[in-house]
Amino acid sequence: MPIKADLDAIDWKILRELQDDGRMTNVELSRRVGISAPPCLRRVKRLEDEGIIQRYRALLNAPALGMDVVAFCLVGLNRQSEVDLKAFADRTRNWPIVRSAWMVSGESDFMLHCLAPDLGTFQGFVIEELTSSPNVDTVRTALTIRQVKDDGLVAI
Amino acid sequence: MPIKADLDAIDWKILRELQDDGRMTNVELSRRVGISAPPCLRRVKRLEDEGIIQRYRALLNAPALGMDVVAFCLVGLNRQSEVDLKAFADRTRNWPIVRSAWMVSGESDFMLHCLAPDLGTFQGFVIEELTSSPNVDTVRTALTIRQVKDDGLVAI
DNA sequence: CGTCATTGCGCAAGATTCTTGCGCAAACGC
DNA sequence: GCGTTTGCGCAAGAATCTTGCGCAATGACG
Repeated sequence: MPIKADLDAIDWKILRELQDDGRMTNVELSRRVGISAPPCLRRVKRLEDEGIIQRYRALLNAPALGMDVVAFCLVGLNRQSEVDLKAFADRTRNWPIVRSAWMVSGESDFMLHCLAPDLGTFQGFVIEELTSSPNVDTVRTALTIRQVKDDGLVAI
Repeated sequence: MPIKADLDAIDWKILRELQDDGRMTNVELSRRVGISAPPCLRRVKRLEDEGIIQRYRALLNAPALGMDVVAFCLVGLNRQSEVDLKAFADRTRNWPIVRSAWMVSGESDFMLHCLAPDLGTFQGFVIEELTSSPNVDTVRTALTIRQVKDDGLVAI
């Protein structure tokens, strides 16, 4: 996994293009990166096989689907033993409102990216699920007003 | 944009599948959702045209590409007028280390999702760029240890 | 209850794309 | 200088995409 891949300029172009449009046909991709289709497809497959490209995902319009509240929760635990951390990490996976979660170091122990249909649902989640969860000490929330930047993960 | 779409069960299946694998062929998708390929493709195009599906993106393995530091920054400003907020939002777009950013309400004004090759680069960014940026009051950072959940945006 | 418009499916066929094997040229090591 | 390796492009068969069309189910309306 932590194999620092050696990629040439064409590989980077491919990664850039597929971050911008992951459903582009291989023919179009090959045109954009300046090689013919077969070697382009082989490069993409290599990038997938080596785990450089982890997956492809459709990004949805949450408000149009009735999800109006995007928020972040910073959660601090009372105890941070490996068992405690793992227990909370497992719990996040069973909360559908939590869409992504990271274990972090700093003032808090976990960062949760949350999505809820409305404010009441989100507040209910924070109060009845999150705050009242065992070993949870502090919960700080930040409701998003709007997203101001959304680039792919990796640039260059 | 805020048109609450009316989607049937097949549409939701399509959205689930394309969040899980955005590069799936239409034939495979149609098999999974239980209809033939042409109406399936028409549904996908409709979802794209209506903006329900915003885009497709390849998700990359950041560590394998030499990006070992993922962090969040909570930024508080001194003044929060619309002009000030917009000025900072514009600035985030010119920082390659900042991959995503949200304007938030709560104790801070912006949440930044950051990616850097190493800790030194990230610290340099925080000290020399972020903290020393005009109108920036407070910066709290949370270095991620590992991601413990990563689902698509919308469930159901 | 009958009729008509609407909606959305599946079939079919041509266009496009995918996928594989193969030959060839450039780069490299010995 | 020679052999190996690497990676490109060509070509052809397989798979997929894309479009038009016919048909059945649904619902509105007289």
